[in-house]
Amino acid sequence: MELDYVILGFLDWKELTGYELKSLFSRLDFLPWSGNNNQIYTTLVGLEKRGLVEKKTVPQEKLPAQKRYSATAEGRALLREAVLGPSTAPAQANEFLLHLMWSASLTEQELMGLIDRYQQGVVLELMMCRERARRGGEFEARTPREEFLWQMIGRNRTMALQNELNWLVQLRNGLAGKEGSS
Amino acid sequence: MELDYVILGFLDWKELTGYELKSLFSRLDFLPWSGNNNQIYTTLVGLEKRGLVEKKTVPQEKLPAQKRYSATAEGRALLREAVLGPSTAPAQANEFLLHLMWSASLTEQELMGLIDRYQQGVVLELMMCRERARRGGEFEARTPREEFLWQMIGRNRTMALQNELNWLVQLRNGLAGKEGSS
DNA sequence: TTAACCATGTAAAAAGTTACATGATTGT
DNA sequence: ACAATCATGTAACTTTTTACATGGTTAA
Repeated sequence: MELDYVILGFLDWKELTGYELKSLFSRLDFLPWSGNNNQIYTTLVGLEKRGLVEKKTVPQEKLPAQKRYSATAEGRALLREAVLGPSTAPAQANEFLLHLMWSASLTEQELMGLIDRYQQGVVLELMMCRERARRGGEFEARTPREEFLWQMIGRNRTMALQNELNWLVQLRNGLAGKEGSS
Repeated sequence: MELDYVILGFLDWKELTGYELKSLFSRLDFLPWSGNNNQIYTTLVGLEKRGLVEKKTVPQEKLPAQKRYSATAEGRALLREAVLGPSTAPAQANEFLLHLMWSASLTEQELMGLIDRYQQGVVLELMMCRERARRGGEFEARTPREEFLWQMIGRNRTMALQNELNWLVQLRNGLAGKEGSS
């Protein structure tokens, strides 16, 4: 139900093929989807059946024909409704917190190792985020407002990761205070 | 694969029934699972078959018999391995960002309404988080270190929500700067 | 009497992932 | 020769959710 709208949004933005959608998906980090073929191609067929997108088949000499999709007026109307409608609360799935939760049997060293590894991962991702932000839009926005919003969407992730690092500092400080040994 | 370990962790912490696990699940907000019966009861059966947990059936007069599960030594060993093992990167699923992404067709008022509603949701959840933290542990920790860690796990969510509010301020400021009208 | 809590479970459907299948082109 | 990019799709599987099924107790 939700993936439909994401794809619809992309197809309203730009005329795209399933293949292009797939690579766009992998670049958006606030999308929890893997962007697998099965979902993308079947969703496109479904959207077309419902009259929300239209297909233009572009034959190519040696490669299989491209099927370029774009949103119809009905599609755009439905997208608008969905965007105005309610969104579920932001959910985070943080496996590290689960590990931390059940880390009772770990030694101090093991616990520190766990935290170190997690922090390294967060730092790495933060760097990738910043790199992506620096390179800027492979996504060209249609209006200045949209451009700003898309920047802020990227910034949301960056700030979340930076916040996670701040939390890690507090975590370390607290642990060092508790059992300062070694 | 992952749910097994969460349940195993709970059953190492305390002897629990499926019903109790279900209500615990709903209280942990960094768990993306709904805590539905199907998963819980079938996982418990699976864990028992693998010898990772053991069952104690407690008959009751009028209610169906309780099946109280707890982790075995093998279960505890496996849990330890899992906790020490790698965890996937933290993922966030934020539907609001998707709405924002495709908000091109919205008027300024509509966009502001969207942001307002999201902010209200975040504020509400932040209050609930703080309330939960204030009431403290319905989860009694086994050691001082565990207690600190569990506090920090709660604090992770609180900080994330506070961070989201900070981001919203920047979002509003940016929008006000761009198209200051009305 | 209506709802919430206690307590177990199953069935069916939806959502999502991984791997397979084809096949040309371009760069290393 | 090998991998990556382009370009489509399908099959099998796993995961997760929703709804069903039963039935007693307690409080508004």
